[in-house]
Amino acid sequence: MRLATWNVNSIRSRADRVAAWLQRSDVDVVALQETKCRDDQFPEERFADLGYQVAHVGYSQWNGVAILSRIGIDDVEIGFPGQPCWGEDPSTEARALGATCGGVRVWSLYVPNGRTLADPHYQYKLEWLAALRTTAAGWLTEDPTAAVALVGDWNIALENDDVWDMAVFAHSTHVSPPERAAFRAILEAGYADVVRPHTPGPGVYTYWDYTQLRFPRREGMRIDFVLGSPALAGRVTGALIDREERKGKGASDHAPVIVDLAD
DNA sequence: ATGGTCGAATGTCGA
Repeated sequence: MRLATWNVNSIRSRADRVAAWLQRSDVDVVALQETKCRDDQFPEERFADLGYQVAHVGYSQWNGVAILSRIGIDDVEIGFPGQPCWGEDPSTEARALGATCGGVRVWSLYVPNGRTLADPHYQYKLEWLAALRTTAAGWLTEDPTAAVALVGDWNIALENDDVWDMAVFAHSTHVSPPERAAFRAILEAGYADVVRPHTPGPGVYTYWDYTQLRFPRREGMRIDFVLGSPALAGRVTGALIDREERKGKGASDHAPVIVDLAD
């Protein structure tokens, strides 16, 4: 089974590119983030034509997460239990979608950005990660043998090697100790970064800002992760970051991250 | 060569 995650930065503007990528990548399941559309706007047929079933949640032009699968898509769940919302209305932000595909419980996650260290969105981000940790730890308590994949745009660079220049991020989100601690708490709950062993750094990233020639200058961040439960991590035979997909006109600012699992 | 932001919805904001 080949599983991937990709922040596509608008599925409507990227549908052709995603479809072409699916056709040449031999991916069974892909989790998408930042689809930037409502459910009724999602170009589902484009992917159905290629044999993929689609689950999506999007409430507005912001956020939006999806899972595309050609090996079945069951028990679709919008949001994880205990997921904090921004404001009072839970349907303001679409940031988490779960589905079982080929026996793997896949969660497509778009962790809040945080904006700045002083912004209320930063506290929201930390609360969101803490809630995810509690819930995801519970899944493993219930069933230590569960194959769970927590994948997506985490908006955190865990190690200093995960950004091209730490000095640039001295007072920024994504690298602050509380964010990194919140991420590590999820690792400590039993979920492992299954990609890093196959894509060692330094200089290996998943995201490059559109501005300031960041991509050709190789100035990026590794903020998209596939975390696997013990049962899932034990099945990983390889992983890659598809840097080619960041090239050219019409690319997302994130590259797809792909993991191969033994049956 | 990968290349001086991009996308969705406006009249700007979020990333």
